[in-house]
Amino acid sequence: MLSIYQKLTKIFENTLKESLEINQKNNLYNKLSLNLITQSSREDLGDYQSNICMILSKIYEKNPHQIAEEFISLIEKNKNIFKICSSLDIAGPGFINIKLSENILLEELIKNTKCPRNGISLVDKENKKIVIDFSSPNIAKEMHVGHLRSTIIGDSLARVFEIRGYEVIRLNHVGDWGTQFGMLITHLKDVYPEALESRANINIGDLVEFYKASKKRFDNEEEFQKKARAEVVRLQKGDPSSISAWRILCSESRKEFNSIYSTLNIQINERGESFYNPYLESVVKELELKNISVEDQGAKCVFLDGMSNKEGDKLPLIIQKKDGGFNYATTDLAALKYRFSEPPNGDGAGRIIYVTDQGQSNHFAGVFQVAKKAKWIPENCSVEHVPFGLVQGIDGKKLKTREGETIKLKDLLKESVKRAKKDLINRISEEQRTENDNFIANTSNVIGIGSVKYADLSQNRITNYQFSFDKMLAMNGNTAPYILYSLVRISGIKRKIKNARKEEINEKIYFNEDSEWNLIKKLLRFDEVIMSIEKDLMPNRLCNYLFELCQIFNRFYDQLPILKAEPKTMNSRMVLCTLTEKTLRLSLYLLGIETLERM
RNA sequence: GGGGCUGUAGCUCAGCAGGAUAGAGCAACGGUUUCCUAAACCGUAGGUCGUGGGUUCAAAUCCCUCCAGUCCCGCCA
Repeated sequence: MLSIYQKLTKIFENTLKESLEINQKNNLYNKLSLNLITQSSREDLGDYQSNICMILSKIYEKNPHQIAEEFISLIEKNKNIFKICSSLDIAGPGFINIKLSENILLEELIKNTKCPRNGISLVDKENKKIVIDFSSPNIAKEMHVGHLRSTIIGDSLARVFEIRGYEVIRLNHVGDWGTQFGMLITHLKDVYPEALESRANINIGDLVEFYKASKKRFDNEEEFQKKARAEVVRLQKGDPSSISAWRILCSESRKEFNSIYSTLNIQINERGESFYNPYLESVVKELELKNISVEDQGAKCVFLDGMSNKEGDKLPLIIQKKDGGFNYATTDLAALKYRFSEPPNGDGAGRIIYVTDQGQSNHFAGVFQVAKKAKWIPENCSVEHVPFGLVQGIDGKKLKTREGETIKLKDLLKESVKRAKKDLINRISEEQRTENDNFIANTSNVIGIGSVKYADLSQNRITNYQFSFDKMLAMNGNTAPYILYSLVRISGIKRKIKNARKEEINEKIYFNEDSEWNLIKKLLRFDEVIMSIEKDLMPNRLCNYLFELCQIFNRFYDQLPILKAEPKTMNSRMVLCTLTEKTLRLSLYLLGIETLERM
């Protein structure tokens, strides 16, 4: 419905211009023309509204109600308005309530049923490349709920951009480089010396245990620590045996990650920190040459504006440690520069998005500030940090197992599917249905995984959120099962209609009932929601929309017969079912959630 | 000490490019099934939007004060 909104806005803009001219206040146009029309806050009164007359009241020194009357008569000089609106009413102190005409709503409805993107317009920009940096687990460490949030939010944002026609580069900025590899490689060489020569596919088992073991040695054995430090240097110099050990560790981890990505149905390209290694030195050099960095206590730092430490001194961003090593700030700067640079030595991105937890806000603010100083962010390009809050247990504390250990993502997903399966089996026996194993496995998998994703995405990402299987798997409320169930209801109707009368679904549709019109209007809001996500990067708005759409659909379903309605009415209602189905499917696709025919 | 984020119904949260009566879900209470999956729908009850100020015709929303919680602040990421 954005196209209608734009037409409407145009008409109001012209009218405003005219009104300002009459009152000799032309100079205020730019300021006043922002947000001329908004969604109605009272849907019973109109579809859109304009509050401009209350603002003009002060300027014209006139009663807003009177201004509204004059404003409307100016609008009505443009006969196009009658094609769009059925009424323009003045209410309250001076609101203009805009009701759209049924014809234009029906036109839009038919347009959307034919549009594969459901009315979402394609982006019209020169640089369509967007880098999304998300997921980013660490080698030899287990993925946990923190990675889950990044992975799910990043994937959903990527899907939204893709459907808009952007070229999305999904980057997995894996922690595959750095000091921790010293101890890991040293430990590997000690425990599995044969791995390096035979190149046999060594199974080093639980990588987390492996990590813990090497960390323990690093903390306790002096000799080991020395060897580990030397190993880091060897690795960074490209020593073949170190590199080969490093490759083994990475590929073991990769197996783990990929199995989770496959469970979650996530597409992502691995481009770890190591990728930027060749660029680190030049980044540091350039910052030195541009006099942006200085040496302090042996380390090369950039002192940041607007941030200070406990002593009140400016906070540094360290780009080279006193031992000559580089750290994550250096890597992030190199990555940022590379991503904005033109190919072949860069991605040529127009927008870079980092999906990481809120704890890194300061770090990114620092990195962005330095990049700006170094002029690495080209004109008309933008870089954003998309932070998210912690995942907490029901007790409000960081999610942990009973033993106080971090919960493995793998286990968490398994648990969700297991619970979904238990619920399903209960229901099947209660309803005295018979279903085969295949159905049970697939259904519980879609519900289990979908519920975890939906619970996460439906939350405003900024806030911490309480992880609860009971809530996310509930049939009621803003949950995946509720949404999936609405879709199942439509599938049920479609199955029945095949067996029932075969009516032509033509375009001669008509609607008389409120619950039909409410559904139509909600359906047509879809593109507005998508555009708002593109701008503000808040996938929870799509969930919110989905939930409201399902509520409105379920009311419609409850109140009006479809299959038992007379043929013409049935056809019209089926059009609504079909578009609802399409909207639900597309929305769930954009959230990365699979759908079901029955459940 | 500096900075980020959060504080809305008993609980979990929406709403925060200012707008008309602050919304859901859960929990509580009451109702609806000859009908397309009742995993639904309808209704009742529940709120000085942390505090105090300011801007405005209009503030949960913007600005400032304070209070509470949480995260980050030199060579980990």
